[in-house]
Order: sequence, then C-alpha cells, then structure tokens
Amino acid sequence: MSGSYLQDLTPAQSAAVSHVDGPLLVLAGPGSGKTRVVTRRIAHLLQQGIFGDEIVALTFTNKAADEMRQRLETQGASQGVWLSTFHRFCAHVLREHASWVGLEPNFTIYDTENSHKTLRRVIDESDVPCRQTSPEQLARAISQAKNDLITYQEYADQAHGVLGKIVSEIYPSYQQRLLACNAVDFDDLLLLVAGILRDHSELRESLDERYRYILVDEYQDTNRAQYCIVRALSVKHPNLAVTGDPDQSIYGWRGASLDNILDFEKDFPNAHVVRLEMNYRSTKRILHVADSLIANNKRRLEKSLYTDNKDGARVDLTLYPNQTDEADSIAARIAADIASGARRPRDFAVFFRVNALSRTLEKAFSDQAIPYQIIRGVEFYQRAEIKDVLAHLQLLNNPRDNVALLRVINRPPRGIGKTTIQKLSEHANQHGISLFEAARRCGTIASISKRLAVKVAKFVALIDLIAESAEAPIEEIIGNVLSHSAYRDLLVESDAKEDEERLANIEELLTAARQFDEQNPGSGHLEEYLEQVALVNDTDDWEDETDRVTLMTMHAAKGLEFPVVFIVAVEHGILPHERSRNDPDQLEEERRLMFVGITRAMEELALCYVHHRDYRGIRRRAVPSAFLMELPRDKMRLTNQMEYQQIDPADESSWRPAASKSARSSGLSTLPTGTVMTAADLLRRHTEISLEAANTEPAMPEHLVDKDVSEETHTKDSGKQPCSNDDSLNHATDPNAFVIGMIVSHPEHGLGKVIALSGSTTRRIATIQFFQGRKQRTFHLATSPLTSVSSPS
DNA sequence: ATTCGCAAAGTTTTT
DNA sequence: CTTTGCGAAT
Repeated sequence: MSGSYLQDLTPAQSAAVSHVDGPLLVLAGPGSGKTRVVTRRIAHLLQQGIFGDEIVALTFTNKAADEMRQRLETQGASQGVWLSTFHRFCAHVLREHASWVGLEPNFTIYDTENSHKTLRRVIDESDVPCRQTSPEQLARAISQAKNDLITYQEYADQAHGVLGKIVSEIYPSYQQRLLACNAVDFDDLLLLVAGILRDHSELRESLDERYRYILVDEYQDTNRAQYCIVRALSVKHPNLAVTGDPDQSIYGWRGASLDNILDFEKDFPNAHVVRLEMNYRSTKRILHVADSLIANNKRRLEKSLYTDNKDGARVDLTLYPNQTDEADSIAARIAADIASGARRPRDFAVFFRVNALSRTLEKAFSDQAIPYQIIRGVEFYQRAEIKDVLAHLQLLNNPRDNVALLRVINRPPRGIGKTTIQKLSEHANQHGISLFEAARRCGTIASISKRLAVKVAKFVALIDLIAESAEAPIEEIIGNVLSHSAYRDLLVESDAKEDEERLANIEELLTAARQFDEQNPGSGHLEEYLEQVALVNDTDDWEDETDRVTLMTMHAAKGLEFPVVFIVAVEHGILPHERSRNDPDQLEEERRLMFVGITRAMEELALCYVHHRDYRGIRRRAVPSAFLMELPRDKMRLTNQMEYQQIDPADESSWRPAASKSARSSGLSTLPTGTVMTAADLLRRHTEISLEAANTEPAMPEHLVDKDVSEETHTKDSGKQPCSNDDSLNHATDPNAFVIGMIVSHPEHGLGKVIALSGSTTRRIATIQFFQGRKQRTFHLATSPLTSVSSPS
C-alpha cells in the first residue's frame, strides 16, 4: 500500500521512505533530497498506524528542526511527532528528573559566555598553577571530556600530562560551581541525560518504550554523548533511523565522532543501508570536481555521486596577484552579471575558511555598491544589551544564578563595585548560600558599610519588584526590567550611536518576546522562554528576505545552496588550515570542508587563490593548497591573472619559491595522505606534481608550473604579452575575442584590463579595471568604444 | 569606577 | 592588521 508520497521518488529514496522497523542508515550525498526523504518517511510511519508521539526526530540545529516541521505540516502529518534539537530534547528530559543529578527543575542553561565566566571564577579562586594554560584551553578540555562522556568524578583516572592534571583539579570545581548556581552548560544537557539513562534503567526502559521510532539527522556530527543517548533509546525498539554523510562531517573539533556513522553497520548488524547518490543540485562538472577531491579521503563510506543535471560551465580556478585583485575581480564579475540581468545578488555566495578573510571582500563589494550580507558567528542573543536584559529574567527564574546576578548587579551603574562583590562572595561561600541570598542579607554582613548596604538593598528591592510580574507575559516582564532598572533611560539619554543601536536591539527583543507570548498564551512561561532563548540562535533567519550576495565561512554554508559559489584563498595554511596540518584526521576534515563548500554550488563554481596574501599584518607568499592538486584541472578553466599585473621588480625576488632546485632533486615523490608535512615539503610536492602534470598536459597554465623553471619566460611575458597561455579555452567561448586579462583601451579612461566577462552576443558585458585611478567600469561590448591593445597570440 | 593604553594572540562555532 | 584582555591611571 503505497501512498502518493512514494510516487515521485527514486528507488533508493523509496526504499528509505518505506522502511519501517529495524535500524536504518541513510547515506545521503549533498543535494540528494535528504530532508524530503526523512519527512516522507515520517508521513509513511504515521500512515502505517504508528502514533506521532511514538516518533522522535532529532536534529542539530533549530533551523533543521523547523524546516522539517514545516515540511511535515504541509504534508499534514506532524501530529504529535517530537521534533527538536538534541539539546532541547535533553533539556526536557532533564527538567523532569533534575533532582537525580542535584539540580532543581528551574535550572539555567548557560551559554558559552556564561560557562566561561564561571570557569574563569573557578580558576581565579583555585590555587592550581595554571599560568601555562589558558582558560580557553581548559574550557576546551572540559568540553571535550563531557562530549566523550567523562564525568568530573572519572576524569582524574584517565588524565595524563600537565594539562590533564590541571583539568583534574578544575573540572570538578567547575561542575560544583555550576551545581551551586543551579545551572548547566550545553554539554551537560547531553552528558547528564546520557548518565541518567545509564543509571536509571526504569527511565531508560520507559523512554525506549515511549519513543519507539527514533530519527537522527546529520548523524555524522554526533558525539559520544549523543550516540549513547540514541542507543539507550533503541534497545527494545531498535527502530533507529539515522541520516548523514561522512563526507560532510566538519565538526570533529567540536567533539563529533565520525566513527558513529562509520560503525553504524557494526553497531546494528542487521541495519538496512540506503545510499542516496543522485544529486539534484549541481551540474555534472561541479559534482565531478567535488567527487575527485573527496576521493582522496580514507575515512569514508563508499558512495558515488550522480546527477542528471547538465554539464554546466567549467569550474574556474583562478590565480590572482593578491587578495585585493581577488576580491575586486569577484565583485566585478558579480556586478557584471547583475548589470546584465543574468543574475540577482542573492544568487551568489562567497565562502572563506576564516572570518578574517572577509574584510577585503567587504571592501570590494562596498566599493562597487553590491549589496551583501555577512553571516557571522555573533548572534543577536549574544549582544551585551540583550544579555543584560535577559540576565534579569534569569535571576527571577533561578535566584541561585550567580552569573546572572554578577551581570546585572551594577548595570546600570549603582556604585556596587568589585570590593563589595568580593565581600558578598565571601559571605556566600562561607554560609553556602547564593550571591543573591547574600545580597539580601547584606545589612547583616559586618564588612559591608551601611552606605553600600543601602545600595545593595535597593538592588534586591528592584529584583523583588520585577519578580512580582514573573508570571506575566514575557513582554511585560522585560518591559518592567527596562523601566524599573532605568536601563532604557540610560540608553535613551546617551547620544552615542552605539547606544542607539542597542536600543533598537532591545526593541527587537521586545518584538520577539511578543511573538513568544502569542504562541504561548497564558501565564508562567518564563522558564520556557529562557530555555528557548538559550537554545535558539537567530542566525537561522538570514536568507531569502533580502536580495544580497552572501559572504560566509564554509562551516556556515553547510546545508545551503547557491547558483554561483566562489571559494577564496584555497591556499596552504588556510585551506587546509595550518592548525590541521599535523593530524591526518584533521586534514581529511579540511578536505571535507572544501567538499561541503564545492557542493553548495548549483550552476557555477569558482575557486581562487593568490600569489601574495596579506594576512595578520604581514605579506607572505601564498602556496596553492594541496587540495588543488587533487582536482581534475584538465577539465577546469584555469586562469592566470598574474601576467597582466605590472611587476614590481623589487617584489619579484620574493616570487621565487622557497624550495631550491637542489631540494627538488632530492627526489620526493608522492607523500602518503596524512604524513606530517612541512611547508617546504608541500611546496616541493606541489612543484613536482605540477611539473608532472605539465609534462603530460601541454596546456597546463604556467601558474601551476614551478616558478624556478618558468621564471625567465614568466618575467619576459609579463606586462609585454598579456595574453592567456591557455587561450584555447577562452577562444572557444568568445566570439568577440575579448578574454579575461586582456589589455584594452578606452578613449576616455585609457588603458585597462578585462577582469570579467558575462552575457553573450549583443548583451555581452565586460568589466574593465583601468590603470588610471583604479577605476572599474562595465561595458556592453557591442556598443562600447573599447579597442583591444593586445590580442591573444 | 570607568577609561586608556599596551601587550599578545589570532580556525571553524549546530547548542 | 585586528581584536581582546589585563593592568594602571584619573
């Protein structure tokens, strides 16, 4: 009995959708319609008579959960299905059984900033010698331990080394401090629930029974804690369906364990495995490039990628002299495509490995008046003013939340300073009470002067006053915070424009609160609201709304798609990142990251790298990424924009590669993946591969050939003969004989070079970078007075 | 108790 | 080149 939802599916998709009982592994390549399959399968389960409340679907992001919910609703089949993120699911379980781990049900969920603050305090107050180790390092170590399900009681047993010793001291103190605040951090949500499920078999059994069908999205990103939770719920009813793609695992550094998905078939020997290999997103050429790259990874499950889409344009690989040219050229190409009407701004995305690389791009986009948006890690709920307001609410909900109290006790300034807080803190520690409780008793604390005691008492009275409305709608509570604390007045009266922005953010918070109130009518939703803001981030609503070019890291790009994608700085030390170079597994993760970036592209993909890059204040010679050597370069469009650069003789010496001829002759063939490579090694390797390629492929552009060998011709050519050495490619596609990089003349603007071309026949448009005044203009070739100064040889 | 200045460090960030 | 954190100064 197959419903309509089985009809327009491929056999593989259909197999996944109609699977009901027993473990299921869906290996879903990029753009393979995974979400569609998952939601249809849920619809199918419901149609089989399974109740919605027996099904739980777990995702990593709210965005994914929302999307799934939306799709289910359009199929009219979300009834009772528990659809949420791992963390939210765990928060709910934990609220019901908080006392088992020494918490009260109104515990606060600390975000990263708050947990770091707590950790800081622990470190400061401990006498553990940790000058060598940074708080961040300790935080990472603790987080990692939690992800691996190592509790503070167990940590010391397996600790080793100096860091291990320090963590053994700090981790328990940190945990006790959280407990004292009746708070948990993100990792605790998972760790504590995993622990509860392990230690309380009756609860485990009842949840196993209750959630008979479990679905996990992005299974390749699960960590050990998540793995244990999911397994614990799938003992009696092992109807565990996981979807994921080992090739898209890019969060190993956050504790994700690739083994979970790689070993799924071992964990569940009778698992049904479905491979979704048909790609509906990208052109054949883009997919081929992606496939060639990822084939170099060892830790993966065999999977081929197919598409019925057209071949599409060749994938671009372009070398620029420096990042300014890189950025300008990208911006110019985008501007030209927009000007010609071929594309809209929202069709484009530019990806980079590190946020620091966005600056040059931003400048280029703003210079050319191209609308763009940057997706950054900083979120709305991370802003100081928002957190200030919310901290009041947190304190109402959980008076033991010391971090919240410390945040608001002197904001706006009330003259309660460090020394007073120190005294309160001492008193609290001595009597085993919270800071707020100590503040309440400040009149009886001998060390606190009358004067200050009055100030503190005023603060306590303020919180008590706001607390009277704790059961009210959220908007009202926040309103009371703003008016009673004079926080709003402070911002209104200030004439700094930052404060204007802060005020606007607070208005936005109020609007969001009103929306929450509408969705949760009635009173007493404070705890729910706080959980929502703790576990929801708002980077989720970037897209669609606006017609802009998107700039973001490749991590942020996961799950998205764009018609045209640029990836900049495909260079050694950036992609792969230098911090990953010593670890084979990390190197593979970097490759996966690039794979993710490439597979976001639907129609056009351009990879870029430069000759020199200014990074962290210094200019250094950029080495092409080793990943570039793994691409099918013979099937790509290689462009070398170096030749058209006016060469600064002073600069030229630095063009020589670090590897000398003698070094090269030392005979280094291919390095096995994952060996430790120095920069020099890599350069040598690059050189050799390039030479090898050059020998077998006469059309290989010069920029992939060792500069030592080609330097003579290179220098001679440059400036004088600015024609492509790979012009066969350009000729074929260009009836007008204009090619990128060509030098042209304009009666008004003088000489310039072609940096972008788009459109065809009469609508063909060229973007010219003029040498005078660094001007950039676009022209319709059919009507412009442009003449070519140099023609391709 | 804020503010200024210098030193140091510098991936990625679903919750 | 940035940002960020900490210490000293007003």
